[in-house]
Amino acid sequence: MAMKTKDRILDAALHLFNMQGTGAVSTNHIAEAAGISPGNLYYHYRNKEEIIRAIFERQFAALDVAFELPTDRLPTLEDIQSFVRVNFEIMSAYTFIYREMIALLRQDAVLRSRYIAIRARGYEGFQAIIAAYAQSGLLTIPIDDHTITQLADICWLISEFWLSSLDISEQPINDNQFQRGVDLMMLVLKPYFKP
Amino acid sequence: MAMKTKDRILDAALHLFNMQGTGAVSTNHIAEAAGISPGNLYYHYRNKEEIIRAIFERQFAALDVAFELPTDRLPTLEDIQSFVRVNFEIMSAYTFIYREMIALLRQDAVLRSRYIAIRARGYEGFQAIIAAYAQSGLLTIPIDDHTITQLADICWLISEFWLSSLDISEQPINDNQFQRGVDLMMLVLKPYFKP
DNA sequence: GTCTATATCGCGATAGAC
DNA sequence: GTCTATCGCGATATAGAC
Repeated sequence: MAMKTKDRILDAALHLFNMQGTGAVSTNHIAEAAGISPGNLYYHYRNKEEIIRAIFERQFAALDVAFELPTDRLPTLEDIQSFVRVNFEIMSAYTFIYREMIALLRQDAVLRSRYIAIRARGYEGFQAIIAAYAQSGLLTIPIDDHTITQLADICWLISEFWLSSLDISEQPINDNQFQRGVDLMMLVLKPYFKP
Repeated sequence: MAMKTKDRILDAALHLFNMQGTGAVSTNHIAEAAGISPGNLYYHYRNKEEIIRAIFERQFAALDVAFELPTDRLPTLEDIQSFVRVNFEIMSAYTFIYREMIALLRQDAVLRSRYIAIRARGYEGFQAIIAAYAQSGLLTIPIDDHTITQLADICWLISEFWLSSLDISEQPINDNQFQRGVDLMMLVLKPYFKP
């Protein structure tokens, strides 16, 4: 069976948003790209804001899975690396989100609180991993709670904004660049962790 | 003598953009806030894009000064810190810029190339400072060129996106928060530099 | 569910008087 | 330099037929 219209609208919207930004794309454009009439689009979604929210929710669902940590053992540095890499992969499918995120969150309180919750899970992931290391004596330098928080802050900053930084300087977004971001994070952590 | 109309338009636009975002603010709104007619606004600026460019140029001029390094002596860690703090101060007067930057730069190639040039100066500032340390033997660990570049990458990431990160989590933007950003940067550099 | 037709609105931009 | 008046356009959203 063919894909539901409701989903095709989202696919079309995501594609257009990624290429032109949410501001330049109207509901008429989305309807046309989805191969339906403007009126039909409004049967499925109240307005553009709701379409944006639905796309965010798609990404949230993907991130929520990516932010899972192993529960049966202590996380390792490799876990951090794949954690970040998957995060980058998901983000790169939704480029319009990181390009306009702050502005979009400001305009939609529902979206903002949803994002802040998802974000907290990712941040706490970093904190948990670093804290786990600190407790297991795998450190070259002992670190206090404040330093753990700071290291998690930097890790989060890299995972949230590294792709933005590349985008601004017009660099392509690919596996190589993902690795560069991962390497930056490892450089920050390296002085504290045993190899 | 009272301020020129051309400047009052920019002041009004900056204020509205910071509060509501460029998308929600029309030229009519700007004219009203500036206390002039819509027609008069178009006498001074071709369109909204040109107003946005003019505001960017204001910020560029301020950043360009902030990115000056001492030429009569080697830069110090204190130089880095004030460098970043001033950067934060300037950015915080133009919040709409960092909120929408990536999207705005994508829509305006003129703006993008201007920004990339200014940005390069800031980045090279970090690189120069770190390299100066590396050459003067003030390091606890020797570092190669690649590491210098990576450290500069991280420093730049913090200085460019730390305020964005605060904004997303709805934290106030003030001196204390500026200092937190500076502290993060120092944490990254600390393992390599002698106290 | 999907279409066509349409109402309403506000934006960007210009013309022309002063 | 500044104003008023206005045109043309496209966007959002709804009504009603199929």
